[in-house]
Amino acid sequence: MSGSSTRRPTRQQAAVAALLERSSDFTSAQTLHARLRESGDPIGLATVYRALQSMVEAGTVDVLRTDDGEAVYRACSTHHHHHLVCRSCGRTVEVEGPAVESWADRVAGEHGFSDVTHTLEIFGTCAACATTST
Amino acid sequence: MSGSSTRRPTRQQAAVAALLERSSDFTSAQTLHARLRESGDPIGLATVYRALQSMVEAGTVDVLRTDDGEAVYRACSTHHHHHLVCRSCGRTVEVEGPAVESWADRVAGEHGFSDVTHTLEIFGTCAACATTST
DNA sequence: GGCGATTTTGACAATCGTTCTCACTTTGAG
DNA sequence: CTCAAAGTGAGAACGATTGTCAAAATCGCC
Repeated sequence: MSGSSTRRPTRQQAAVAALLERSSDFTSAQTLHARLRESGDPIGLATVYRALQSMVEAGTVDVLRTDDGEAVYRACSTHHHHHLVCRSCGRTVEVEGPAVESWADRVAGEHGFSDVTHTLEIFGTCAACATTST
Repeated sequence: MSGSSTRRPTRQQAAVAALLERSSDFTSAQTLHARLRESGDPIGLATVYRALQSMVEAGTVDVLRTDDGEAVYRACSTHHHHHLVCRSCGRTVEVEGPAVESWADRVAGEHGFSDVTHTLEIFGTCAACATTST
């Protein structure tokens, strides 16, 4: 029953997946929905949410919450990694840190925790935005 | 300099702060509000939110988002640190990782990012819960 | 201690993202 | 092609959070 996340392939789901592939940064469901409509691709908001949910469950899409609680999505390679996000323009860079992984596991282990996972996001102002502002 | 967030000390704000001090785990605004009322401490929900906001700005309280987008708060020491949270019982341990801090700064710098901050939460099952289950 | 100006509070409405409902459409198998 | 199951879409429902505005509390000052 666990593999029940298999959904019937449909045009709408493909559209969401495709747009997500093309988007380089984390994007909200609302924004994705708006863009799809602009592209002349009729689709319901609820469907966008459903498609995103199943993709997240399937592990093909990453989701994280902005500071104001909005969920943002991004197509990601399936291997474990983290994100470096520009808080001004939203540009995202995938980064890896083996040292961090092992550190987290070790610290958790020292406190008797098992089945350890972690979330790590780095925020900053990218070079372009730093130059622009003032 | 950043003293602009100075609010007039009131009984309500003190109550929120005190309850937060006594709470060992991350707690939602709604829960805090309910507990305060149970304690016979009349207070409005909006006031709880406002008190939490100013405490977060003042840096005396940490806030993070649960997976379903709800904001949860916890009184914390003001120095930078991270959390190790049991996904079963919610027990929280504060941890520090100087190596992670510098790693994050370095990686961000390499990509041209400035004014860097980061969030890191570690989740796992604590020893007590691991024993209990199964 | 009392006064006035200013801030905070509190009840409720408004907002916003997300989920639910349910009738209609599409898909996939035979 | 035909049927049953699953997906879709419009809008209602929901829950957390924020805004509004009159009433109440606080601070500085006399």
